[in-house]
Amino acid sequence: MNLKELAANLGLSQTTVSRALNGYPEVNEATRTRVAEAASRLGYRPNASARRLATGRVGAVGIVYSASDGYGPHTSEFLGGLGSRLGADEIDILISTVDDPAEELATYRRAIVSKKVDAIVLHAPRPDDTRVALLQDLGFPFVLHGRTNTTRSLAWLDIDNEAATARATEHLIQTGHRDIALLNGPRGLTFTLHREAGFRQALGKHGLALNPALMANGMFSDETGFRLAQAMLERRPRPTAFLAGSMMTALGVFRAIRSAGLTLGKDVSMIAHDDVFPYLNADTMVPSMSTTRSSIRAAGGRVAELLSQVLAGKPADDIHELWPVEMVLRESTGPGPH
Amino acid sequence: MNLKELAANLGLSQTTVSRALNGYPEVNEATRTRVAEAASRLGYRPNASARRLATGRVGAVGIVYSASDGYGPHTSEFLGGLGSRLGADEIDILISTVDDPAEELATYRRAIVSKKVDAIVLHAPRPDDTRVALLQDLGFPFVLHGRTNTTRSLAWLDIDNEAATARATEHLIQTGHRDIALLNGPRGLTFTLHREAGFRQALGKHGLALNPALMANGMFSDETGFRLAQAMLERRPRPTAFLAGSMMTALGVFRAIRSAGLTLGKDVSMIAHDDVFPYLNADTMVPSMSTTRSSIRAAGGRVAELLSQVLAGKPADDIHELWPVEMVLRESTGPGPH
DNA sequence: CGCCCGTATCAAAACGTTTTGGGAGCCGGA
DNA sequence: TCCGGCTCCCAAAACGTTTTGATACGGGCG
Repeated sequence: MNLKELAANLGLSQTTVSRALNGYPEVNEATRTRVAEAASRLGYRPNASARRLATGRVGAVGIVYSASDGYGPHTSEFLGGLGSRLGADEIDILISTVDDPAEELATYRRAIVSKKVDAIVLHAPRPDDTRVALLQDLGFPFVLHGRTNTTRSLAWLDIDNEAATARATEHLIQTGHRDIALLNGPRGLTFTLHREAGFRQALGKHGLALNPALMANGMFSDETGFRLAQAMLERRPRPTAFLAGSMMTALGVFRAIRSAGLTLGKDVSMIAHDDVFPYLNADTMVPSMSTTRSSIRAAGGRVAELLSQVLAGKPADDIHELWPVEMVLRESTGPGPH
Repeated sequence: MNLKELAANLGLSQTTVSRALNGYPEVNEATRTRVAEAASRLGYRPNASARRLATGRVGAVGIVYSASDGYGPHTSEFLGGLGSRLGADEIDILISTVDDPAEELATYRRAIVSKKVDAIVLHAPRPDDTRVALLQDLGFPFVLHGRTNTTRSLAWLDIDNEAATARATEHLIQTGHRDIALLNGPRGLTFTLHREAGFRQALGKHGLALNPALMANGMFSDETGFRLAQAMLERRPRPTAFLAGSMMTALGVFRAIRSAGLTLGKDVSMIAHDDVFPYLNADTMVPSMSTTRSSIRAAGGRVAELLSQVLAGKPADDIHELWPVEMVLRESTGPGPH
């Protein structure tokens, strides 16, 4: 059932039928209802490809993941927030997966120049991100989840990793901790650097030296958390507090603490960053976990709204959102030795 | 840069250029390389919408998630496997999110009749799934991840939940456990029923009665696992072994066991189902976790291949894959009291 | 009565591909 | 010489929309 058939069926022209369905004013209200009725009765739905070809708009946003390290537990949460918000406007998400990192830029370029999407969501940026540069060069609309170091105009949403980490670190210092370990994310990513900066800042503010042995990088998994924390706990003096980069990391750290015969919240404290996974609740853990918390699902939803703004022509310079991160103190943090 | 411009630039017709680029035989090899060179030099890429309109093929598969309960930790893993395999053939994944469950069928119908995708991936089915019925009625190609009770032909891939659960249960029985608890998935889903069937089967085989108080349903989260296990551990006689539906559930059960002053692997045993998350490793836990294991990422990859087969016209009746599930015994299982 | 204007409709162009149906030009065989 | 077949290329149709430019029809107004 296509437009021509539907029009013939109604004894109207394609033009009129198309306008009636798309809410143009210059069509008689009686005709409009008659068309609408026939369309739903005959199950007519415009062919998406034809409409896209004619309008130039696609009704989809793109997001690229790398097969190796792209997909994680936060992925589904972010997509859930993004998709839920976009779905309300009948906009789809187009996911491309790239195996070879060298193919990444080409994948973006392809999606753009073959007009598969109206806009792109960029994530996990580096300070000097080549993807950002590419999209800016092409003048293609996009929203960045995270930040770069660029001064050129771009739309972004990020959480304040630096302040969050600084605040958590400072809390630990103020409650008597001196040997604080930071289990950070993968090296080179902006948010990793921001967290390190916040860590340094808080230490510096209180005149504490940074111990490089107590700073480590890795992906956010329980195993990494376990391995890194275990190694650190074997050092003397051993760390009395951990900042865990994610809840997964925190699980591993917790295990390492127990394995060392120590008690979390008493011998050793921990503050973890919590992306608010529905299946892993910091509040109901035993002991309950102190966290810096920011819902990544909410971020996804908001990014969807920012995409709409970008597509509506709002200048990218006006679209900067830095979300504060709340700190929730629970049982995993206790006084330190000082 | 479109085809017409490119053709004009080369002094050739659109036909020839199109054929040259798409590898048709009736074009001179010299011409073909000349065209290819010009195309890449000028950065020509065919407009996806136009090509789709002309060919009727889209180059994308669809998958629908419900905003409320659709996205979980397994989602990203499955998408990773699916996308990685599809990406190799330059096929994209189109994700739609539906907020209102009543809108779900309409969303599928819309994606199909407006020709947004070539095929669909269906997941988390119920025995009598209305989505399956819809797709079969419409004659639309799809692959089901999971199973229904239907005898009509459809392509599916599933893991053998029944056998896996039966085997795990039986192992526990054989090692002296009698009061075994099953923490199952959400009520009504096929895999939940399969696991329950496997559980019943193993108990029956050994002449054990099923204790309804030791069977519970819920989503796979640590909190659910904790809550359910805690309640069960307060009963007398208390369960001496748990079958946890997922690694998240297992984390909660583990916590409940510790909270009750008991030791996992000694006082209480546990076998968890492991979807093989890269960020949560059963082998490196303390104690290491006995599991029934099946990579959901691998399943995603295989589903992609099955989609290709369906689209290539292979009869759905020939596309049934039931994956065996391996059981890996580790430290979380020990002898029971009998 | 003639003119203009708003309403409601239409035929045809445009979007950028692929595919259909030919059609030159050339070579070899009859 | 003629013809069939092969190689290489082309003009135009087709895909199903939206959008452009026009047009018929009344009615109000001078």
